[in-house]
Amino acid sequence: MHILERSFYNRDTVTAARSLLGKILVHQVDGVCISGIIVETEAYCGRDDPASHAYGNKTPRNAAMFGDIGHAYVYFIYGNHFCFNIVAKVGDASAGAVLIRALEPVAGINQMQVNRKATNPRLLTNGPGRLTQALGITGEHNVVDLTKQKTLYVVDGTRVDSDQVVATPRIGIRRAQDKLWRFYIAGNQWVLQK
DNA sequence: CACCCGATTATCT
DNA sequence: GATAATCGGGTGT
Repeated sequence: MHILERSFYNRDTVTAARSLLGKILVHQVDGVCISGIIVETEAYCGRDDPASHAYGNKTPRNAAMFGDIGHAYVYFIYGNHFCFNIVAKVGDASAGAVLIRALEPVAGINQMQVNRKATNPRLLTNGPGRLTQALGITGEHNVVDLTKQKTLYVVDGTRVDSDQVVATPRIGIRRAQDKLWRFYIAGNQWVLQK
């Protein structure tokens, strides 16, 4: 298994969101490896996407979405939670990122339970705010390069056939409901059901 | 500087 | 299934 290189993220944001399913997100902290298979994602495009933070002007908060591909975009929401995104876009798009919404736990489940102060394995990583807490991802990781450093990165995982991928409207937003830019692996137990 | 509200979650009933 | 908690960014005055 090798770390996904930068060229992997050099594609249309929506395509990148589909392609990230089955990949493994890894965080090494204090010698402990915490990881999970990406099973649910959402694509947020730039100026053309009314639901995106990058709709409109570039601001200090959303700057990462306009930055280099293969970097993290982490933001704080609802006064409580961090959400983790990966910047991915083709050259001519000014902004775009993929929100990671759910993981299937692989390694470091013990540490996840400590980080989350929860024991039920089902509630560790099914949800964007839950998985960042489980992996110990915070605002400090905003704009971190996921292809260069060795503590937070993405590696190749299981192959996911396109007929296993389900597309739906994105969760928790009002605008652009007609865009089917939420993707998840069909039947996966860690996908948050509405 | 005040106001509004969100890419959510936990904790009730 | 309904709702409170919680707070920083964005916008307009």
